[in-house]
Amino acid sequence: MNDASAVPPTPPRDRTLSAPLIARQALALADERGLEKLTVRSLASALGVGTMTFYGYFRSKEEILDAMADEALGSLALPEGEPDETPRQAIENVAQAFRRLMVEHPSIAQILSSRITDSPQARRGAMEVVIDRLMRSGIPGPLAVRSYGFLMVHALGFASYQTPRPWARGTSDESPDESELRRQQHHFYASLPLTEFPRLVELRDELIELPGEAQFAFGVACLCDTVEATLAREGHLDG
Amino acid sequence: MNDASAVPPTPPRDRTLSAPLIARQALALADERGLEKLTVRSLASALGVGTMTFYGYFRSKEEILDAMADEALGSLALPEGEPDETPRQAIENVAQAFRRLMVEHPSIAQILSSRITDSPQARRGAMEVVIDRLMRSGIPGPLAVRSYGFLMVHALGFASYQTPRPWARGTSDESPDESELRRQQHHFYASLPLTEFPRLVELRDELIELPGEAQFAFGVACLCDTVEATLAREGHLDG
DNA sequence: AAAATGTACCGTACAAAGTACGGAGACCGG
DNA sequence: CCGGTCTCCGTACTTTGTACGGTACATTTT
Repeated sequence: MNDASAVPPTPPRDRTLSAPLIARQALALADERGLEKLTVRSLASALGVGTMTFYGYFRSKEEILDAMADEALGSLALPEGEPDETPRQAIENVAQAFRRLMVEHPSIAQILSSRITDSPQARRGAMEVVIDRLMRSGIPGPLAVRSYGFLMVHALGFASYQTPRPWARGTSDESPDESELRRQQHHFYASLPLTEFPRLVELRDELIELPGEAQFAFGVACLCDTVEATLAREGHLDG
Repeated sequence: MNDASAVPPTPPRDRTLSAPLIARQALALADERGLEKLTVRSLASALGVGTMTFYGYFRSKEEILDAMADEALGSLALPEGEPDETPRQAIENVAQAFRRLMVEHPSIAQILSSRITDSPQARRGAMEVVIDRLMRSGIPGPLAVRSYGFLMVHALGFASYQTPRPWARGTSDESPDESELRRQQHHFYASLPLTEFPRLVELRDELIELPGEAQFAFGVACLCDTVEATLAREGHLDG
């Protein structure tokens, strides 16, 4: 028999490659190891193909990043809700979906922030679904658009602000040594010069909680309050 | 006389360089031509020094980016306000300062989004000033921290979302061919398949305005509403 | 004043990453 | 059996960050 080293350089000829598949793998790689570790070569080796293979599907690495953003936006999953959803419920569901998106794909915040990203495809789809959901809950169109923009910006900004990116983390799906990090932060704020930063020292317990989920929820609640107040003020008493 | 080409490669020996100066120049370059055009070499030629000069001031390009973020945050300028500022006024002033920061330094949104950026220096200073300003207007500490987080996230997310980055623009300090861009967007939304994106087509006029300043103001107003409502509910009737 | 030492700067070179170019194998219709 | 096409990719060039060591001026020492 011929030896294994003579295996042809064209292993299965699977036609197993496709643009969405490449984008999905790239997204997984970036989410796992960090966007800066996503190189054309690392992606190639992860897929078991040659370096230049992608240029048959994309014109540049930038286009791969666009496809990744598209892929992620396309995976936006709104939780099912009853048909008689209140505006607050609709907003909170959308917000949760955005938040989950950013948590599951830590790299897309960076991708969206670093590019013009006019990937129209899935982005428009998500837009349509979200705005439709908000409007069905009773929010009028213009306000639904504002709310969409608010939630998108809030989720993106929140994810961008402190990207904790625990690459090389260990065990659970939740933050691993959260308490250790809190301890460090606590120590940091406590050691600030009291005369120079009196407020920061005074409020260190709150500041430590700043990057937590409660901060995200606070922003969402602000939107809910305003939307509800607007609806009440305009006297949409349907019922 | 000796010819000009014999000018030594050490022109003035000015001792004109310093870390903040490098950071400022880098920030200016990035804001002007785009962060991706900011290379060590381009920065060197802009400063008229050699490529490796920076490594006497910073350990890596990353550190230069950190210094740029620090520089920008340090330039945060809160408009002066009377001592009897209302919470709404304080919030709006802070929001305006953040917004101006992102407009004047389009690159820092990208910098903050792409890095862990634990630049403690100026960042903490801005934090202290902002939180102090909010508290002086009557907002209690914990709510002031929440508001700071909200505004930072909102400004950062808003700047990140659609970075119009008109590099290579021409004349005025305002957007040059704003109307042309609007026309394109209008055409885009109008040409969407009506059956697939009915909401987007229906709301195209509002969607075109999505990246405008009114969207930013909407988010700020949401925060103001919630803060005022909270203060009223807790009955802080000081007067 | 001349030599030694330190400081600030930078020329060269190498590694990593994006990608242009052209080629190589597999499959297909004749 | 023979080109044609499709898919994949090996090689090499360019750009970027940066390690290493050198060079020139200033200050100190003798």
